[in-house]
Amino acid sequence: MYSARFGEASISYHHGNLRRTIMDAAVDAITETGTATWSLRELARRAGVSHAAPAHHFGDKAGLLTAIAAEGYALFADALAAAGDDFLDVGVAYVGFAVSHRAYFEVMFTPSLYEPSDPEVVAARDRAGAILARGARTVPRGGSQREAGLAAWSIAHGFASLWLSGALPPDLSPSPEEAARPVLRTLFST
Amino acid sequence: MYSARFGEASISYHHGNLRRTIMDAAVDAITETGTATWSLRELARRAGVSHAAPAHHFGDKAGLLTAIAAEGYALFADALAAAGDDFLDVGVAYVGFAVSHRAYFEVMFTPSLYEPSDPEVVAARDRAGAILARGARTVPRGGSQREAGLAAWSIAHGFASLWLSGALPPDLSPSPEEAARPVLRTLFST
DNA sequence: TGTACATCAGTGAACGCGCGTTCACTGATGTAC
DNA sequence: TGTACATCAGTGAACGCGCGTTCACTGATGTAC
Repeated sequence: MYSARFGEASISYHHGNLRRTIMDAAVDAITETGTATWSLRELARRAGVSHAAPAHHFGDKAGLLTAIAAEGYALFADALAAAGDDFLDVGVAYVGFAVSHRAYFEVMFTPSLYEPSDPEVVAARDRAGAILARGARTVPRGGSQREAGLAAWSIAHGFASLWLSGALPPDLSPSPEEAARPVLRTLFST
Repeated sequence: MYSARFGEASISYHHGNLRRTIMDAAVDAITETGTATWSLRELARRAGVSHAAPAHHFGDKAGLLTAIAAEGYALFADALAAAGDDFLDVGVAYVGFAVSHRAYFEVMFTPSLYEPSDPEVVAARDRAGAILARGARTVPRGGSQREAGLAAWSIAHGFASLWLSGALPPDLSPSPEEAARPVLRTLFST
């Protein structure tokens, strides 16, 4: 935006990037107070546009949350892929993503909020699932590969969820990744 | 209630058991549509009382959810205690409780919904935590006892959360307990 | 056993508020010629 | 380079609705005497 480039308040009638701005406002609102306690009108207020503007891009709340879920799964798959092939690293990245992107994470795993069969959501979610399954191959197993994969997923997801809900003891490492690593390592306790 | 004993609709001015009835209506509503999509007025409608009645007992939504969390943790502790001392059984009971009492479970682990420092909540939660920690002593450990305990908690909580969110593959056993057991057993894969 | 009274659970009308949705509009942008 | 026109993103007033809260009230119950 020309005006933005000079640090002025935007005076353009057309925002130019409203879709992105609304999504960011939604993520901020969800991070602050959860998935339920905001309205489209509040997001419009945060974004500095008229209250009817968000509907232009997303239709309704479910449409907006579907876009957030799709973007969240894509970011999630990127984060897991960047961690490598070893489950310890992938699991730590799983926890790290959940904590650093808690709004995306909470939306992603609350499919009643959005349209989980949306093609973009399905594609990104499948990509993340494949990376996770690949990492789980490094977990030693008593039973089947599938059970080892579910165990790896469960322990990473469980640690992340407990961390986000504030249920874990307060004297753990303040870094969720550091705190998670020795816990995840228990799966390898041969 | 005299009238209820004869199967008639209650015609008493005083309900007699409204606190219990409102809590049950809230649990039903949460089970059906989640923790956010209902109002006190809707619960009053479900319970067949005037819309101002719930406030008499709970003050507001947070007060009602605090009562639900406290009751939920008490039921949870009972369920874990009944499972015995072995982590496999306690973990399976953990998953079973989450699925059969999903409304309670979701409220309990979303402390932003209620008053987590409420004395009744704290007492019941501590009781559940102690039973879980006792069960975790049977988990073989490479690292510390504490890490083994967190791993046990994480894997049970993660499996339960993934089951509730519908994220797990559809061809698992339809019984969450049966599906969970071999996954939890991975922690023992020496 | 009967009467009077205090208590309090539940009622229902009223209020102001923020919500989603609709719709005729405004004005910026891109394209055809 | 200039003009005309189509497109469409965003506006803002208006609507009806369900919400939480308040408050004077009703009527059932329990207790004192």
